[in-house]
Amino acid sequence: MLKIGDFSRLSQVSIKTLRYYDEVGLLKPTQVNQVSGYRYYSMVQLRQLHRILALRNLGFSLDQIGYVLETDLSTDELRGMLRLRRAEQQQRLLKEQECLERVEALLQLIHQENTTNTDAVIIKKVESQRFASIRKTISAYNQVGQLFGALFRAFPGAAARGPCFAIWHDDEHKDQDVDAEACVPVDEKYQGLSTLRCADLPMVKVASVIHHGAYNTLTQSYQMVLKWVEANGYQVHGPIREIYLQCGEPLRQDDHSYVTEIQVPIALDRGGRRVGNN
Amino acid sequence: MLKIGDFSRLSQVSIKTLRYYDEVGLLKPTQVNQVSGYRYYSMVQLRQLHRILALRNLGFSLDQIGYVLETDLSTDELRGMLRLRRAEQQQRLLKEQECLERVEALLQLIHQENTTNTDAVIIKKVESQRFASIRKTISAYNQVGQLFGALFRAFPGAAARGPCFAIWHDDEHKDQDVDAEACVPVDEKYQGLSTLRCADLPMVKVASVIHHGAYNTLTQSYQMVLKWVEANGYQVHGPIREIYLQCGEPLRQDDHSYVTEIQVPIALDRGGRRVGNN
DNA sequence: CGTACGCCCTCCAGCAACGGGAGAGTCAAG
DNA sequence: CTTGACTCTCCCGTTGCTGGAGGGCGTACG
Repeated sequence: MLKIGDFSRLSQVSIKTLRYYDEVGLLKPTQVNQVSGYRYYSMVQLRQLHRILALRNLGFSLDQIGYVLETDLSTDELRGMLRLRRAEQQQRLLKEQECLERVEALLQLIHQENTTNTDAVIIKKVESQRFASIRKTISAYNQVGQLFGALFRAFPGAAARGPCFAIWHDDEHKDQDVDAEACVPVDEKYQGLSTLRCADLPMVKVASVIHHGAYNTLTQSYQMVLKWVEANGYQVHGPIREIYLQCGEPLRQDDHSYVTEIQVPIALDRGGRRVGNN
Repeated sequence: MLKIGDFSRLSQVSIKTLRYYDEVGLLKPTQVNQVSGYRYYSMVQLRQLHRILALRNLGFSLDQIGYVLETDLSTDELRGMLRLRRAEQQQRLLKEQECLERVEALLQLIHQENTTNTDAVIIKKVESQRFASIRKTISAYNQVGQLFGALFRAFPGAAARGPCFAIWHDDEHKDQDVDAEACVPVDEKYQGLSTLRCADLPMVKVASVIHHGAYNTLTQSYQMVLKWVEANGYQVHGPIREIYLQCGEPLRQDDHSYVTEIQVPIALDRGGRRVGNN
């Protein structure tokens, strides 16, 4: 019979952990002195503890280990649990890997650009959403205000379900003949008017960045998020959206209090990934 | 000004999380109604929240994020933190990867052997330890008892610092002319006698398994642990140790109450890894 | 004018797997 | 008998939240 300290040294498991395993019923000492409460372990328990440690090394939770130990399961059941465990572990591995890649991408970006403001880009899913819109080719990006004017004359702004936004349909940056769409989200039962387009935005994964400042500085945020997308191994995958979270009436190009979100739909780039050591 | 629910929908961050960030001081609402306690957020806070989420995606803890946000750090400092983060994340990735490999190795082992008892092997570090011993070539493994007889005649067993053990120096299994060493751990200040060898065990990483049962079934455990070592991509790296955690006097080959630990020193195999899908 | 409903609040408990420490009791040797 | 090493229980803390109880606030409806 071994006292807990000896058992701890022999198994290289801390006393705290042994007591915890006792408490949760994973490994009860063969003998407990009822007066003093002292725990006494036998050598046979060392083998049980070894099984516990082995299963822990495979990433099972203590609950699962308890189940495995008390249920004398067949080879097939064990195989099933292991397959499940493998799938789960593959998921976790993937997440950790993605996290590492994001860190490395940012390091490389800083290395290249020597800029600090690249850390506010996040990836998120945007739900599908019905919207009413007017689409037209305009002379420049900042002329989209007139499209919104037309939109709100046709559609009572009060019925909007959220902040209005623009969609840029061109694949590349253009200084003129911009294929623009001015949009306002509406109830999903709304069916549209003759003068208005009505459609559903598809659900997409986007890289999103919040621009706080005047519209005439928006290009900086655009460049930043596009570089981020590239550095993180994504490809632009659909028209970019520009959401006017906060703006004023009348619209001004140099109002510093405006808040705008840029959403760049993305998909994983199938090509090579980043290289380099920085 | 947005109520917490609106801010939550806009940012896709749960209300609970927003309140938590308020509590820990990461993101305080711009305005709080002192009477009702209602929190009111501005659009500008959406940008701050985005930064928080971006840093969280990089794997930083909320404490670290708080530090980054309130300390307006330079590009160099940021780069330093990111490098640190990268190193840490690489470590985590490695651990998850090893865990996955262990699971896959076990699956493959079960696939090949259709046996269930392969889950009690663990890897551990064994501390260096001074020991006294007698080394001799004997006719068979089970003759090591006579070596221990000689050892304890020369050395008072009471001074042992732990369970005695054997070292098998042969590289392969042998049915005769076994190069065996009977050992007993001693105090580290002990210097040895003329008839006894005295040396220090090196600190090594071992694959360890506890055998509970008679000595004449030990071979099964040996085969099991050796297969495990191979399946997990390790190589045997030094003489195998056999530790007699529980044995009796007189020694018997068929006593089922004996407990013995087998320790196989290992190193990573540089060659290819497992393949196959099971 | 009451009330029902949808928000919002604070406070507390819980997760997983222990680690740290207080305060008190136990064991074996000298 | 005393000393010192060992052990016990109990409680709190960790991380980043989630869930729920119990109650206040605001507005729309009958």
